[in-house]
Amino acid sequence: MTSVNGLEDNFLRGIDFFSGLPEEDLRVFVRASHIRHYRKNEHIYHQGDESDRFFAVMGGWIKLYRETVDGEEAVPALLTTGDISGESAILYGNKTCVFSAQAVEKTCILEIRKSVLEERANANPDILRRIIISVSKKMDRLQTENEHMFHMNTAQRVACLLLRLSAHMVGNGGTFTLPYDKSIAAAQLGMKRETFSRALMRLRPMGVHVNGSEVTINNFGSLSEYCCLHCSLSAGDCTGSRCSTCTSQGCGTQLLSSRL
Amino acid sequence: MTSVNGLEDNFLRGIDFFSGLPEEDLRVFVRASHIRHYRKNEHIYHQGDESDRFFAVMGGWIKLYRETVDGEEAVPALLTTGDISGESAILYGNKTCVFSAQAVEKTCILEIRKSVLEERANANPDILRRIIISVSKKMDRLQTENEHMFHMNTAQRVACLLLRLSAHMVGNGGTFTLPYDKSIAAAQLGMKRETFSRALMRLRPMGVHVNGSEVTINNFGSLSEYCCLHCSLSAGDCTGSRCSTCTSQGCGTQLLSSRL
DNA sequence: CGAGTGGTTGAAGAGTGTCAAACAGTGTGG
DNA sequence: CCACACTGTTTGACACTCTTCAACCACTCG
Repeated sequence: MTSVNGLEDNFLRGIDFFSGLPEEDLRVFVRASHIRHYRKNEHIYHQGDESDRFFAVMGGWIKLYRETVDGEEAVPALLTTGDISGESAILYGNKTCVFSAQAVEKTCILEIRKSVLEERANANPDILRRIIISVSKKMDRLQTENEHMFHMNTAQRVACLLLRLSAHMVGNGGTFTLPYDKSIAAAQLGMKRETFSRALMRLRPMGVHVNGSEVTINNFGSLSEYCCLHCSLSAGDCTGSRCSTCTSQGCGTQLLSSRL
Repeated sequence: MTSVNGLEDNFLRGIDFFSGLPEEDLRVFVRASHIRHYRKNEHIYHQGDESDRFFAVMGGWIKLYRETVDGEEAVPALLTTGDISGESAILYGNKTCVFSAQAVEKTCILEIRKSVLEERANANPDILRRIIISVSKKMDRLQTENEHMFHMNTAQRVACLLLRLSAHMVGNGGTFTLPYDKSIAAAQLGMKRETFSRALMRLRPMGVHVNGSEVTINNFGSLSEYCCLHCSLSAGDCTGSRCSTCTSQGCGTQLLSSRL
């Protein structure tokens, strides 16, 4: 591999969707890659645009959103480094984007034309399997979001988000920076700005302290107990859960036995 | 095809997922089919069971649901004749069912072992494409449900459901029978029984009259205007919409122009 | 007839959304 | 340097929706 495309090559190999593909496929994808930069608030595409490419996020945050006729906005997903989007629409009938995609901060993506993915999928059906896995994971995530709207109050949903955003942190507690505006976090969770702000206040007794975009969680475990008990995911299926009384095994079996 | 499997054969050919597949594939699937009958309230499988088969509904209604530790239930989908389930878990990593499936009335399904689908998908990658299409459609549906929870009140969500349940009817209005209990409809829409009942009352001024499980809608068009304006789907993407001021083209363009 | 199931109704309360105002931080121009 | 505008956020008061809990009703089945 020439150094010209070294960046693309390294990046793609690090993403689940591409990792482990045959060298031939990787070479084609790397050669078809276009790296694009977007400023804050810039749009990557608009709802209704032709869906002729898919992309992977190399850095920054992207908001996918959809608008209703009366101007309300829904945010089905926020994408960041390593996430991919558009992989299913590629082979699926719909030729137009069902969402808009907007950079919520300085963002860099790697994009590949639809036709390249199609051609490679024809040559190597394993790519189709990877698409199924990717879409299924997104579906599970969406399903969980749905349940949260139904069973959890705003404070619990905010707690859940904070735990997922701090999933990489080690230790019992700590401080981290919100990676995007609170308004966007609120929209992602299906609530208003004001409600999000008040929900953060309500988490203070649970050991959550907020100063601007700096969030301190005293104890991940106890915050998990506050919200994860109302979620049907077993701890092993959730990146955010640190629930000690609700381990992967514990949750599952508890659920099974309580069902009857 | 022998008459022994004529039923399976005819049924499978009528379903999108199988329709148009090569004869060889269809023969294999028909031969691997098992028709099973379930009584009302009987379970087809439980959350956590091994996911080793997928099925298509031949008749009746099936409730997919998930329970949280504290006993709350979420209903991600109700399946009926022609719907399929389990097609993605087949090739996807998870070996256990993430939902429970229960017949909400006398139900008949056609089930096929996971290994058969895998073997056929290896021989004919077009099957993988069909799985992607199927999962993507479910994802869109779920996404729409999510938005409805956020943007529409209970009466509007109930109106949307009634329109979808009566989508097959011709004419400006008419009477039909709810295919399952109101409690189940309520759970499907993420609301309580009592709220569903009151929402139906609130629809009376919109020309909706209910007597037991008999529902009369005076005018599909005006009911559509009451709810579909708060939905981001264009009319062409929704089976229920009969909105005259909001045609497929109208909605889309309105949305695009109002975005800026 | 009584029990069981599914559905409706009423009163009360918690939780969110709405609207308006104020605030903090940042950049900009004079 | 200050004044100013601008954006993102917080706070308060209030209205409204939905849930909760309880009672009651309609219907079916034994």
